[in-house]
Amino acid sequence: MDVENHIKSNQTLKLHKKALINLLITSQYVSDRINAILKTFDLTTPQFNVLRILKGQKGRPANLSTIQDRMISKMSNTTRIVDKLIEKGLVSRQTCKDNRRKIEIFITENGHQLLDQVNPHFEKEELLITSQLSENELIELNNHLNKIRTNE
Amino acid sequence: MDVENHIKSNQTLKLHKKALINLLITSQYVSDRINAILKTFDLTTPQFNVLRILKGQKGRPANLSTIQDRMISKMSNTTRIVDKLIEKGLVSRQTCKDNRRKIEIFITENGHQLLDQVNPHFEKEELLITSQLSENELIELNNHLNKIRTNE
DNA sequence: ATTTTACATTTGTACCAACAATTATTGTAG
DNA sequence: CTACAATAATTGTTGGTACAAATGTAAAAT
Repeated sequence: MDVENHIKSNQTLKLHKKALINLLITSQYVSDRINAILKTFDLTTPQFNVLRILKGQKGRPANLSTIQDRMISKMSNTTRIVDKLIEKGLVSRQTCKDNRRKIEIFITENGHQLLDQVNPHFEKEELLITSQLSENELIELNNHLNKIRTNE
Repeated sequence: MDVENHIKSNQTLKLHKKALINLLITSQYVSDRINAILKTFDLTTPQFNVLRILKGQKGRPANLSTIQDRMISKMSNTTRIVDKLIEKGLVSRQTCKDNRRKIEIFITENGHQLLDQVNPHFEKEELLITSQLSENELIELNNHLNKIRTNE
């Protein structure tokens, strides 16, 4: 479906406007599909991302600023997302011994188990979403997106 | 800046994963820039979009479901966005005479004036954001994004 | 040693988004 | 005409986001 159709515009959009709207619509579409998968495991996208970051730490603890650095959308409030994960027993938190300003966050065994359950479904969905694009098209897409962000 | 760098991943991502993350990051980047412009006029993106849709009605009233149909990200709650715009005196609302289930929403003169102020800045920003892409690249980008969304 | 500055996180407030439930109105089948 | 379904909008609730202010700790400056 074309962009004009999607927002039911009756006028023809300029190419660069179409591309920008298309970017936002498609990103929303991808997010929705990912969210739908995660929702069946009672996880939100930020919660899932925090879990994956902690898993990537391979046992080493992470403090909040590390997590924030690695999040896709830099967010102002990681504390409350971690709070939610602690409520669910998926991560644990303790203050760092060396520097008591810092807190150390670990993924729990339950957290690992949940990730192991979610990941096959998640990866399958990623493959499905991109299945219409060839390798070359994926490279082009990456390049074009990079150009938008390198924009001084 | 490349995607791995952005999320500070130490492993190399598969191409299709990189493209998906890139899509989300870049969409966030574009949204942030647009929001920054609108914020100087005390508008959020959904509020701005509702105003533009009403302007596109050229005098005819719009009811809520019409607005929802034309929004970029289909959202569950247009009522409260319209409430905000009414508070600011940018739109007005009255129940439809023919069908009292429906409400009719109009843009006010103040709303028009605000849009006329915002639009030059908004369009300039759109051009800046896409300035690194050639016409051909914009076409490719549109095509690739369309392929992601046509995915059955 | 004390004051100041910077750092890491938390909390408060206000707003937006997603989803379900509710209200009010209209259309329709018996 | 009444009961029931369908439509249109609103409200309630919960989770997330943005921004500012506050807290507690560590490091630097005097």
